[in-house]
Amino acid sequence: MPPSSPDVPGSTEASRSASLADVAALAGVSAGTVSRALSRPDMLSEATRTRVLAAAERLGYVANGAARALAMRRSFTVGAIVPRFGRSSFPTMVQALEATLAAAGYTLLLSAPERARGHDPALLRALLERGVDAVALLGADQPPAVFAALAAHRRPFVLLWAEHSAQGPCVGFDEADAGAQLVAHLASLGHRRIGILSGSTVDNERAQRRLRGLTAAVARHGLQLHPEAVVETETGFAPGFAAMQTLLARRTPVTAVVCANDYLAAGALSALDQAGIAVPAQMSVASFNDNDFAAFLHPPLTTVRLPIQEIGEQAGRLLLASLRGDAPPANPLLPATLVVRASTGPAPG
Amino acid sequence: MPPSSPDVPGSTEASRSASLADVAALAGVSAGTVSRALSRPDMLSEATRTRVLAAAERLGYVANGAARALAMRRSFTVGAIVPRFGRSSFPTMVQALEATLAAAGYTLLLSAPERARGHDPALLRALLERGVDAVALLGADQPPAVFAALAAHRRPFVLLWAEHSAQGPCVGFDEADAGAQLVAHLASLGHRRIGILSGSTVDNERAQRRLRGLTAAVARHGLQLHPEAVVETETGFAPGFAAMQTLLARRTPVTAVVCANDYLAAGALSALDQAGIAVPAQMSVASFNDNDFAAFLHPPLTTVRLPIQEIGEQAGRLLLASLRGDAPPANPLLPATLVVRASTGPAPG
DNA sequence: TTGTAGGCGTTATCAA
DNA sequence: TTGATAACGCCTACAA
Repeated sequence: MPPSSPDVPGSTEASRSASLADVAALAGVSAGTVSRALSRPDMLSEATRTRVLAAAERLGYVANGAARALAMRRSFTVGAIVPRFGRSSFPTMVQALEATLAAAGYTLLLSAPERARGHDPALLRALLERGVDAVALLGADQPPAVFAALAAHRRPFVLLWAEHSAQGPCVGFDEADAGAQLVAHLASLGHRRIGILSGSTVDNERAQRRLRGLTAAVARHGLQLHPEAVVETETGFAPGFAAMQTLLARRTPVTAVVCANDYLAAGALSALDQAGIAVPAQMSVASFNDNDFAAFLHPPLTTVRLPIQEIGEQAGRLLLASLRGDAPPANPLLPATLVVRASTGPAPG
Repeated sequence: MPPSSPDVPGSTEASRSASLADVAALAGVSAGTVSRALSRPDMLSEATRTRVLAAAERLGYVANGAARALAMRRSFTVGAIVPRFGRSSFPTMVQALEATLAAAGYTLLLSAPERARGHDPALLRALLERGVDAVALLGADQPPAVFAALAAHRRPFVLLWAEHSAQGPCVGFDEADAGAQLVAHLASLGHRRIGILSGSTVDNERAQRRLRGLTAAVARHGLQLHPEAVVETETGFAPGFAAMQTLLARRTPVTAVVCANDYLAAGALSALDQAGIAVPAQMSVASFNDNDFAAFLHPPLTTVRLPIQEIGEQAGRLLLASLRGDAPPANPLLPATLVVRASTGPAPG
């Protein structure tokens, strides 16, 4: 990519990088021809094509995307708004998204606001100003203004990790089914009294859905779910630790606990360990598995594994389809897989 | 941001989004004036300014970044090349970087190649074509072509998580000191025979540095480090698990193990647990702490905490300084903090 | 304080 | 197959 000799012999001034015109001059053709040589090589004669390409190579020519975007009215750039980046499974998703897009010549413009700025309309505006051709949004709980702006600017978009949305296409997990698998497993082992450690549902549509799916399954199986047995908390190890302590302190009798994600599970298991409660002998623990590290927590636990990467890939494909003008396919709903690592019924008594 | 009514009454055609000229027409001024109203409001009279701003608001005007970039020769965009995204502390760093840049009006263009594409020159080229004003590179082990291209295009850049580089400014941790703190701690407890679980050093300059710092400290303290007691492996829970099993299988006598990161530590602790080896009673474990979850692993372990976020922030500030034209400050070297959670000497015998 | 006009580097249309 | 030439939408002297 860099010219073998950064400066062209003859042009002493090492000023700005080479433009189409420079290449054209060196190759002895017009700028238009150079443009074609680069984008539609088959339109040129063999001779000129090689001559132009050589000149471009020699000058270390790199196209000016701004000029191209201005002329073509598209930037080959996709924006993504992804809150709560660190300490979550989002990065895995984003990498998959980026890889899928990159393979098609698109680059990702990332907006990774911390929680407070999560719904700031300025985020999307910044992306729009950069001329993104499409946008990936995490979660379905976006303010209406976002969709309005997207529509006003005719930008295709996709919601990641969202099951349904009246607003547009989305790709998500079948979380209700995932929760049902977890609960069914516990029920089959004979557990009747369940506890739940949920992620904070305020302003978090995914956590809400996860909790709803769980409670619905509990009801279907006729299990007991005491209101006191549901603890809602921030996601993280420490919060999970504290939440489990809270649950224990309430002394609500439960024989199994379902954690809404593996961060909470990790913390909860630590708390149980510290309290001297054996898992799964005295207490069963099951968990959603977003980050795939739950498998290595100390006591074996049962999880439903969500295919995080695939969300990113599917979202990428969907976006590319929209950009190509294809009709968007039906919203994919990715299945979760139950992984059983400990099978124990409730402790007697 | 979206216009209250997406379409302007009168202009039935809901074609492309509004341009400067459209706003100018609606406000009854020239395009130049609109441009000024948006970028240098203090140059206008109170009256026209409000009139123009109202018109812009009414049309839901969003600047065309491509045109702006073309005219200004800068895009207010920074590229980042960040390999191995998932399952690492990079996302935390990137979020901090993004936040710092966003506060100054810059947006991040992300390139998150999987390992194979990690050093593909096309990555940087794609960024350059998008017109990034500067570039953030993860790690110092970049191919020379990268620096050549950066220089040829006069793009400021910064190396993240790199201590020194002849190529340019970088911000990193004092890893040697971090390793020294760990080893000194173990030595002070009376450990003499140490084992090391290292991340793979092939093609990974950070892992290399970490291992070097460790072995140097071991030598300084006169401890024993049998070649067989150093196991090098991929980073991750499962690899850590396997690596510890390997170490145990070799039967090299060690009383303490240092893990090069907390993924490895987590896996190693699981392996020790499964092997029925008590930590720290029978075996002490110490670890670098990149991801801040080691604290919640089952047995308490001693760690050195590396300020990951700060790397991102510092890098952002450095980049902004370069973009401003300021002389870059000296390469910051962030200190690590020892966190002692278990203090036990070697098991007798 | 405001308008005018040239230029930024590509792409695309239309002739040649 | 190639060369002019006109957009693309914005910024910024320079002039008024």
